[in-house]
Amino acid sequence: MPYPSQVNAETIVQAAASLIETHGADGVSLSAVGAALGVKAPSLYRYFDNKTALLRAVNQQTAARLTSALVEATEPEPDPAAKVMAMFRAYRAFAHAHPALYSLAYLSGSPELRVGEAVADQFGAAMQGVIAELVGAERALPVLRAVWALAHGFVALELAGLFERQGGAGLDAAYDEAVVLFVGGIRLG
Amino acid sequence: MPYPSQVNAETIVQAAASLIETHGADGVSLSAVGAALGVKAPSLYRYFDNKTALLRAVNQQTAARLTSALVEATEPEPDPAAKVMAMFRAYRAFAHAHPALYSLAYLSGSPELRVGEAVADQFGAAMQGVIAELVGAERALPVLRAVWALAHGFVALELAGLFERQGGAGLDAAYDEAVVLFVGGIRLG
DNA sequence: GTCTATAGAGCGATAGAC
DNA sequence: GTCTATCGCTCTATAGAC
Repeated sequence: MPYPSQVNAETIVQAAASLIETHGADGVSLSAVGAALGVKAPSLYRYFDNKTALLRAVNQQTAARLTSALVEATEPEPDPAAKVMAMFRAYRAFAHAHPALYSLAYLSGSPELRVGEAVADQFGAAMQGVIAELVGAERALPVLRAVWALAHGFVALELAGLFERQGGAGLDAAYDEAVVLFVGGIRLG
Repeated sequence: MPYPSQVNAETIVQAAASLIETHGADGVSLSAVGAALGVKAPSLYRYFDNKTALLRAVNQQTAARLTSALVEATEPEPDPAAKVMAMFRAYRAFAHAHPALYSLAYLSGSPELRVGEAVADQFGAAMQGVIAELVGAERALPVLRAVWALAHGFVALELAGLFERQGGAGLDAAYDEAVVLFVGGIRLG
């Protein structure tokens, strides 16, 4: 952390994100973020109006990262069913890789941290195309919601530790199995 | 709030639960809970070691309430498929009726608030029987997980407001549709 | 069994010097 | 652009009087 401290909005978001990943969302105070950058808390107010604005920016970044991870995962796959399967896997992989960031963006119901466009539109637009290839454009929206619900629900219960009591092992297989069950249902409908 | 204040563990849990329902989980301080009972914060320490213990008790109650709501909903239904459908609907109805309590118990990943037996075992045992009637005992566990994931995921995304951007209307129908898709998949498997 | 008083800590945010 | 200093607030938890 050298002297011309080179602090800007981007590095602050980055530092906050790292802190959230390592110490959880509750461990993020402005002074902690500042300390990670070699700077005191009040300095951050030059770049963000308040803490909420900073966390919103973090969520925006998380949503963008998740979306591009999904796009990257689905793109190389040849057929629609494989794309959907790849999307499911990439979704869970992202949540496992960044559980605290994922939770902050998608699990906290707090309205002030919500970033509508980034979280829902961006994500929805990218994925709806993939779904439409499988089930047709007119059924894409409800199926997208169902797909999202299944993936999010599985991951959220996992992260909350609620699957552990029934034997935590074999969750990878259980996830794939749930997806296969579901994709079977989709094709029927 | 009469004078022989009649405070005990049960009334404290009750007051905390009400407070959570009306003001959200963050609005629960010990002094607020005390105030709701006509008592000061330090008095509560006669009944709970600390705040965490109180919240754990609240979660335990929430889990018990959810479980019995599901049992009550499924019992009158005649065939297995109808039972599962009723279970799905009751699950969502409970989360809608008590969103903040539901979130605290099932959405917060906080390990210290976890009540393993009550949340997972109690719930799992009650529901696994219903599922087993539909798909057989040996497939009951993975299917239960998938069912739970779908219901929880849909409800969680709803509560987080993430479905609103795509048109919040019609979520009742969307949920039923997702369930039907899924139950179709279950029967195939 | 409930109270007052208080310790002790952490936080977000602002004012103003440099 | 970053600092020091500080305000003001909230909260958990304890000690000890009543």
